[in-house]
Amino acid sequence: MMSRNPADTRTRILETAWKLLESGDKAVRMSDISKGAGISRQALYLHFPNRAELLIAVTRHIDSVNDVDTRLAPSRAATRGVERLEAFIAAWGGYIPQIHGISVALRAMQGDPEAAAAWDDRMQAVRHGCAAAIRALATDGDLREDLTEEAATDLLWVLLSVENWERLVRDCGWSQDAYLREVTALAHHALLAQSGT
Amino acid sequence: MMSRNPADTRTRILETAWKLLESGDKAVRMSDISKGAGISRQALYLHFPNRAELLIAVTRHIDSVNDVDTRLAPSRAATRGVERLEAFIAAWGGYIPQIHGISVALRAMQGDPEAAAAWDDRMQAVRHGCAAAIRALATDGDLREDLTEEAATDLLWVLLSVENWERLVRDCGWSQDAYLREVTALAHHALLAQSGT
DNA sequence: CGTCAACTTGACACCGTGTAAAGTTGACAA
DNA sequence: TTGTCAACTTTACACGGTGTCAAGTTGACG
Repeated sequence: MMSRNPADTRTRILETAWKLLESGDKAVRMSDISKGAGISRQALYLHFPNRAELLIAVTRHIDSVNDVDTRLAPSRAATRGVERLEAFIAAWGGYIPQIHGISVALRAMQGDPEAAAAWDDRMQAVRHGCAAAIRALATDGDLREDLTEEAATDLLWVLLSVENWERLVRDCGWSQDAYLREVTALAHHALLAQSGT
Repeated sequence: MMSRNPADTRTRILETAWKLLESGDKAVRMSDISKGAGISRQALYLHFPNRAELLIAVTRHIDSVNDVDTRLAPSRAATRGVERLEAFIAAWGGYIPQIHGISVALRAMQGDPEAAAAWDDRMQAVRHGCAAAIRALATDGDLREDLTEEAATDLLWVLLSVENWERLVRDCGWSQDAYLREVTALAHHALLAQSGT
């Protein structure tokens, strides 16, 4: 009745879905989202063809809200490789809490190839960030000699996975600060030729 | 007709379920397992109350087949902390491939509290192994000074997660050997006061 | 006034899990 | 030989969640 603007409704759906996913308590069915958005379940299908595409749209929406490029600017601007590494860890590690809910939901849909591909794309983007940081380290000569750039990229990528964040923050009870601190230190010790504090 | 022995059928179910899960291709429904075991879907429920308990029984079966205690003996026997760490990584890291299929299935059932608890128990057992290795390192004075035993245990535990193995071996295409080598090296650099080759 | 788009209600098909009930078959024992 | 019991079968169905279909309702705008 009030807001008959389709774009309005769409973003309302995305916001409520986001909120529900982030609250993380439960399974988040289509009916939960529709209820939260104040529309009928069927109306969801007027905006999104299926659950997978809705979830994917949520991730895109989250990205557009916390402008990702801005977050990554410090990393791209870094001159020394080590700075770049640290800035990248700070940027991505600080972004994880935002997308952790949707991450769980998307991974829980391994059944759906669309969802799998969407999440995969995302992770590949992170991998590119890792590769850039590692390459910067290597050109500075700061990369551990017994690591290929490829292997170092893989290790950093794995280290920075959402799953690891979940384990440390949720299961081990670490604060976000502790997570960033320790993961940065770990990356230093694991990847750099001689560690700096 | 042939084997009307209930214990027989039970292990046949567990073996086929294991095989199907390990082959990893698809979703592994109850009907898949029953088909594979050569019985009707309903007969499964004569042996296991539900899917969750069946999967849990599969993990127990896998454990009993590749005797876990034997695998861990070298770790427990180690005198120096570093040896213990390496032996533990080798033991658990070598065991992951066996349980990786069931791990995926069990984690995909976060809905079911039974399944969640079962997987959690398992992971806590691994954590205890990590804690023991870290404690041995600490008493040798080989643990990095800026790490509490708690934090070091958490880091090692996360490093050795099944998810990280999956990423490195499946997504990054590492061999099992490369995995063990690099993860061991990473643990050295990340946890030890001064790294040894 | 009429039309169009957003949305509603209600019904239904599909899938996978789990339950229920009645029938078959073979081993073993009195 | 007969009877019983346990393992297993077949058929059927309830439930929950997704997705589809069809027939309204309602409000904005020409």
